[in-house]
Amino acid sequence: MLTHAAEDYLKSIYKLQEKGGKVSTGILAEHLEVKPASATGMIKKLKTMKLVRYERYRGVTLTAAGKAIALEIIRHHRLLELYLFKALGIPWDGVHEEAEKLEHVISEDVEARMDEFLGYPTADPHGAPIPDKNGVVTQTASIPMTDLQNGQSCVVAEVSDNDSALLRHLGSFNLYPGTAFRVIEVAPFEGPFTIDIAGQQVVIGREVAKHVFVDQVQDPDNV
Amino acid sequence: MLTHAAEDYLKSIYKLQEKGGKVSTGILAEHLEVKPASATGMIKKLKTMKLVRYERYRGVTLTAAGKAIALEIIRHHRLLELYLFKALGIPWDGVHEEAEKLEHVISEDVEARMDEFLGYPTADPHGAPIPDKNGVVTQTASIPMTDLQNGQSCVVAEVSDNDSALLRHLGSFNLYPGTAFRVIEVAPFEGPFTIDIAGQQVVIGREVAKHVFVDQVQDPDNV
DNA sequence: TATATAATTTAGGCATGCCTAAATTAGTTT
DNA sequence: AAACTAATTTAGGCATGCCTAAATTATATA
Repeated sequence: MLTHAAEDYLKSIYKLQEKGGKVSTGILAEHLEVKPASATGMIKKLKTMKLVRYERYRGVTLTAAGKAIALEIIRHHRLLELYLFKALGIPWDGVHEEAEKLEHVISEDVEARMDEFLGYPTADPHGAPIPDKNGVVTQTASIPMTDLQNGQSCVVAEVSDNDSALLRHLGSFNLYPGTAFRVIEVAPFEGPFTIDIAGQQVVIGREVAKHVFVDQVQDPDNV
Repeated sequence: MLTHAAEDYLKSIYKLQEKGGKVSTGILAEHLEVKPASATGMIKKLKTMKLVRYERYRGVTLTAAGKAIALEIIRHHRLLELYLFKALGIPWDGVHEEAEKLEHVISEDVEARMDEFLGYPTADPHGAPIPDKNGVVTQTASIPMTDLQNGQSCVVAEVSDNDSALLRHLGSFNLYPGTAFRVIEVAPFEGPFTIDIAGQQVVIGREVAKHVFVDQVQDPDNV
């Protein structure tokens, strides 16, 4: 069995690989809130376990085995988030932190039963996809809210899950995954977004909008 | 915050204190499946934290602070067992092991919500009392099944929770806490017990009976 | 009371995983 | 191409918590 730390490293490498591409020691260390020297050490250990590929000064890549473990942990995490949210009513800005601790510790049996209870869901409370038992991720093609134009309508697909204050802020506007809204106006010069959610007019700052991803974009139909 | 290991030590010390009285390094080590030398080391650490009293070669005792932490962990453990059993349907012979890992990791918030979901229960699936938020334990006065005489009726109050095979065995007879049964015959010379559970006649070995504790004992009323 | 036995403690070692500080390598600039 | 800067790695240290082996203390027995 792997240590929790090793699992965290694999998870971070996976996520960084998804976003950026090349995963350097420094980026990885920053993501894990650890010093680069510590990351180097763990990377070497993971290499001996054949969970990553690694050449010094060249960055890390997950092997198939490493990716499988990363996806398993991510599945634990996201199922837990949704379970805590739906079954226990933990607010969505708290489930991430909670799941972070539990993900390393739940058995496959508990996971399977949560999965069943939830009806085999495909997304967590923040809209992130839940990998299935075989590690297959069904990605939805979403775009950042900051790409929207005046008048366009859309549905929230996903929001960043790791900033509790941001989530509370979004929650106060009902900006949950699945919520539809329409852009009333994008202020010029990188300004804020004024949007219409269920009749309510709301202003969303640009920095906040960067963390919101949307789906089902439609141009204004009053043309 | 305490480490998981320290919490486990406090929990074990509490349990041994309840049963036997004096808690020696050796007994503690055995209970934790650790070598005595390791126990000595941790005991010293707990002493510097003022969680235990300790004089070398004299055994350990919990301070008020140490007891409070032990009870908190035990509360986590037992609430988790009951939650896993009732909310997720994990079989009662599996919940102990699962809770053992989770107890160190759940937040007070999650605990409070499980408590609410369960309706503020006072006993876990094995009949062990769940301490309340303030660490108050409501002990029920039960006696070992091996003290029963021919013809006596009673209700199962509690069973040992740490032997999975034993629990499956008891479960196959429906010998859960709350189940009533009547002793048909106690075989002489430390022999097995023949009992009547809901009309079914069942033979329970002495070694098994030692792990079953009963309540509400009544003498035969056909006198 | 002296001694044998059993329990406990001390000493020293190992693995994990973090850190800081110094050395090395890569990449960029002149 | 040399030199500078930034990233990375190596070296050495620390805390946790386990272990074995040896020394010590307590206790029971003769």
